[in-house]
Amino acid sequence: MAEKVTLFAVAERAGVSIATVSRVVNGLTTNGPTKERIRRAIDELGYEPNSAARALKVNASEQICLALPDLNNPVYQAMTRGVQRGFKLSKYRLMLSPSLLTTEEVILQLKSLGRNYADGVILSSLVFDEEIEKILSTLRIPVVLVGGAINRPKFDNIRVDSERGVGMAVDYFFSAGRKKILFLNGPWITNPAKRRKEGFLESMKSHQIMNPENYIANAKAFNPNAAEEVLSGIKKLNQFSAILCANDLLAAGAIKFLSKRKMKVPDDIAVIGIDNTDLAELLTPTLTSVDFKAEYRGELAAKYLLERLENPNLPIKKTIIEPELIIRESA
Amino acid sequence: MAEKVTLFAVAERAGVSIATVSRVVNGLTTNGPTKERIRRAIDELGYEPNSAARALKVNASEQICLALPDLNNPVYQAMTRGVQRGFKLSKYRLMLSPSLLTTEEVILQLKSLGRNYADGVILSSLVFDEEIEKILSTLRIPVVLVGGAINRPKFDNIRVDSERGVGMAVDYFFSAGRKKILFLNGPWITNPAKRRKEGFLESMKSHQIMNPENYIANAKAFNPNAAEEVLSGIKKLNQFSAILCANDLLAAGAIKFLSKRKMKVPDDIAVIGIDNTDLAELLTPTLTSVDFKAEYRGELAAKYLLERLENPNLPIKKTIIEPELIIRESA
DNA sequence: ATGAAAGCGCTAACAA
DNA sequence: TTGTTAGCGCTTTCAT
Repeated sequence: MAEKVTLFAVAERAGVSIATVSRVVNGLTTNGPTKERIRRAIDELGYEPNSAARALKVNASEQICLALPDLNNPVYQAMTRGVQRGFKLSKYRLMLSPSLLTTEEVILQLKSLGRNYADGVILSSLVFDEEIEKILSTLRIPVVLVGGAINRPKFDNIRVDSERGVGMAVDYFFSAGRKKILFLNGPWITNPAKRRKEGFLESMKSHQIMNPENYIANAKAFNPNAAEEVLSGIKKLNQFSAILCANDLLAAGAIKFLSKRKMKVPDDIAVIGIDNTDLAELLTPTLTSVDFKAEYRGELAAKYLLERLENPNLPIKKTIIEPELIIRESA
Repeated sequence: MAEKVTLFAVAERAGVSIATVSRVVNGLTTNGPTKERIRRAIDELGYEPNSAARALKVNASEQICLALPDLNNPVYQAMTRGVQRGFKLSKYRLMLSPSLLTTEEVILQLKSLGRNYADGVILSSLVFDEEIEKILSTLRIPVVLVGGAINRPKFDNIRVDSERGVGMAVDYFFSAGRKKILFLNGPWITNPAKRRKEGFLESMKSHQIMNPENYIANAKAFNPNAAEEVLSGIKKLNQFSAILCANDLLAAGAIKFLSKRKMKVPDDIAVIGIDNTDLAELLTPTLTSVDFKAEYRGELAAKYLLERLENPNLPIKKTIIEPELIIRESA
């Protein structure tokens, strides 16, 4: 292993003081010859500034924490890609939190941010409560919320019009004459599930459907197996002409289940997913899905965070992403 | 925003010196009453140690860098999950590199590690050359290679028996009487593509097939669209009874393409993928795929790195993952 | 068991 | 433009 090379080594080699080297490194000086000598010394020694020392001195880590529920769901993969892209040209490194599925995990993660290892955090959580909100407001770094449940957030945030997205899907089903719609929702404790349920109830009522709450099934998780499990527990599945799934993974499970039962999608029963992930194009039939633009949201979150880091006094930004129904074969 | 709370604040409140507080924080002292007082002060003030200061002092960041090609490929998502799990109970935080598709990107990333923001790195790269190898050996932190191309690596590494995996798929095709096999490979410059090509040629020859190199097509990328593009350029596709794809994404593209062409999988033409990603279960037909245990590799990489950080003098570990053919409907 | 103090590598204020 | 120096918050040696 090579010798550790610090500002001192470079300064010595170039015959200047460490301050001068520091200035060159940070682009604060314009002197020709000295600058050149220092540059050469840096190259020859392979000097790289010590992040920790800089972080300690300027109280900034040049790192961003991305806090997500889990990486199993392709929607968060897409979001992560967007975030990566958003920070690509910046000086910031990206930290990935562990899986944050429960309130406890979220809280633990947020508290750990007190260690100052990140200059900002992008939080997308399935769960939200007062305790999380309280911790968020004691954080000493900017937060960008992606899909938060907080009422009047004091943070930049990017939400999705869940109700509208669900409504679009329901409307589309109705426009195709499919009125017996099953809503295959995710775990009821999660925030997206609550929002999507609201959207479903509202939309069904607007179509004069009585007691739409009877047409909701909750999967235990946002994944294909959970979808299959729930569906297998529904006695009269063929009373339905359509299934709206709370995400693409559930939709994938639904399609698989229906195909096993020899029910044709979309002929016997139409299926719509939510999130429009990469998966949608690959399923058979290809999946009609409500696009909430996860990758774009990730990129936008990164942008908002960068802007706030640049200028902490900017007014709070709130963006609501308009959903788009991407029509493919399944409905 | 709350006041910044340092060791000093805690020490003052508890009426002790910062050294004592530091010892309590790091679990180095056993005194009853003092310890209690300090603990209370820490709780009351919500003290969290400053990562940068600690990192600077002990020359260790408690961070790990995960350097991957891209997050579009579900195999890296799985690997990332494994890595997350592997570090879950450790003190280390996880950093995610940006997309590292080209040699230049890999080199830039590795060089930046000179800034000491990570105590170790897990590198999975599609490309490898002498320059990368050289930089790796100048790094002052341990490296774990996942799927490296280096001949006699001086690093812990976890590889995959690509040749064997491809061979298993070819053997399986032959055992089902399918001898006209097309190998749909990825970009030829990438390391996995080279290895998989070798495996294909070797295996085909062992089955007395002449000039197997004529049955290889290279997609421009490891994704579904690239697969469709290549396949659409092949005139006499129906001379083949099987397609072996270099990964599941290519296989997904192939299945889609074949379905458009009204060729039945597996009746007209069988398809096998590689990586056995989450996708495999969701495609129609479900995809037979060679499992290289990406998630496990990620977890193992984390384990190796933790062990080496614990004890740098351990002998180098090299593991070759045995592939497993997961048979589903597509072949 | 506890405290005083040095110093990790860097930036920035001040002086020259 | 350049150098000197204090100090960011912490760990650890040495003394008590």
